[in-house]
Amino acid sequence: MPKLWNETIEEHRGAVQEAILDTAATLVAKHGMLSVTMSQIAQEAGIGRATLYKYFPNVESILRAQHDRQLAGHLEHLAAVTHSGGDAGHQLEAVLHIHAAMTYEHHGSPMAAIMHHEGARQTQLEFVSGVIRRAAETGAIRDDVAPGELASFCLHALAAAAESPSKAAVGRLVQLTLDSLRLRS
Amino acid sequence: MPKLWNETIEEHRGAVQEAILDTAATLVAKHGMLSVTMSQIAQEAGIGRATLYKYFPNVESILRAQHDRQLAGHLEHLAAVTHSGGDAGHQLEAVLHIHAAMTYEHHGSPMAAIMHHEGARQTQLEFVSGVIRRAAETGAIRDDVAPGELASFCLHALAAAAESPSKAAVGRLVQLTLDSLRLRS
DNA sequence: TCGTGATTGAGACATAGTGTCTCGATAAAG
DNA sequence: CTTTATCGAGACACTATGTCTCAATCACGA
Repeated sequence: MPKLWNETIEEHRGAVQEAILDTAATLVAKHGMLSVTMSQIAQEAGIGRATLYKYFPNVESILRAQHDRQLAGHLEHLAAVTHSGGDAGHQLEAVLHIHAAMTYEHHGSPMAAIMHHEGARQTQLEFVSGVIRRAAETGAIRDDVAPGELASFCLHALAAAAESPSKAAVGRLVQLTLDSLRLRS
Repeated sequence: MPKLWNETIEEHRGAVQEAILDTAATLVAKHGMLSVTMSQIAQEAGIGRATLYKYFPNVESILRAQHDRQLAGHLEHLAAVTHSGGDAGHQLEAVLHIHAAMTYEHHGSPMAAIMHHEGARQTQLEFVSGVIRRAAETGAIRDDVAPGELASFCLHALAAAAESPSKAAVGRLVQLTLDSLRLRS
C-alpha cells in the first residue's frame, strides 16, 4: 500500500498511524502475537522502518494502541445507545446485546493480555458501570451488588461471545447474563 | 539456581523442565509476555542456552507448556470435588467456588491469549460441561441452554475473579453466576 | 567397579531483529 | 519561492535466535 500524501499534514500522520495499526492487527491474527516484529510491520505497511520508529517506539506500544483503538470504537457504539433515550433497563439490555455482538464478530483480538493495560478497558468498565447503576436506581435490576462488580461480571461473561458458535448462541448468552442481573435477592 | 542432579535421569529431566516453566512464569509476570527471551529464561533458570533448546524449541512452546501445566493443576483440584461424592447441584457449586478462588489467587497468568491453544482449555471446558449436565439432569439448574454454552458462560464470568478486589467480591461473583444457572425459565 | 551412553555448559557461527543515526529527496505550509 | 516537516534507504552497534561442536560430567548396567 504505497503512501499517497493527504491534503493536510496532520491527516497524513493520522492515515499512516491507522495503516500501522491495521497492519499490526492483521499480522497478529495471522502469525500470533509473539512473532510480530517492527520490521514486519514496516514492510507490510509499505513504510520505512525508521519511519515506523517515529510513530511507535516498539511492538508492544503498537499492540496497545491497536487494542485501545478497538475498544474506543466499541465504546462509541455503546455510547450512542444511551444518547438515544429509553429507560435505563432497556438501555442496559441494548448495551449488553451490542457489546456481545461486537465481541462475537471481532472474534480474534485476544491482545487484552498485554498486561498493565488498564487504560481503555477501565473506561469501558466505567461506562457499563454507569448504565448498570442507573438501571439499578430505577429498580430494573438488582441492587444488592455494587454496579462496578456487576459490570465486571457482565463484560467477562459476554467475552464468551467470542467463542460462540452462532448468533443464536450469543443471544442466549446475553439472556443468561441479563437473567442474573434481574434476579432480586 | 545451580542444577543438582537428581537420583534418576528421568526425574532430573522433569525437574529441569519444571524449573524452566517456573522461570518463564516469573519473567512473564515481571516483564510481560512480549519481552521474554530464550536467553533470559536460560540464564535465569541457571542452565545453558543450548540445553534450553533441547527442552523447548522456542518461547511460545514454553509459554504454552506453562499454561497447560497451570490448567492441568486447576483441573486436578476440580476433579477431586466430583470424586468426593455429594449431589450434582452441590458439586457444581463447589466447582465454581474453587475455580473462582484459584483464578483470584493466581491473579496474573493472562497468557491464555497465545492463540490456537485449544488443548488444555478445551479439557477444562468439557469437565465443567459434564458437571453442569449432571446438575441439569437432576433438576438443580436450568436445562433450556446447552451444558456447553452454560460452561463457557461460567468460565468466562468467573474469569472476572482475577480482577476482584477481595475474597468477598469473589464470593458475590460466584453467587451471581450460580443465580443465573438456577433460574428456571 | 568400570565402560558406555546420555546430558551438560560453554562457546562458535550465520542469520535476523532492534533501536538510533544520518542522508538526500520530496511535498506541504507560509 | 522559501522554509519546514516528513519520507525511505541504509549504516551502525547491539541483542536474540537457532544450530552446531566439544570436552566434561553423571547415571546406568554389565
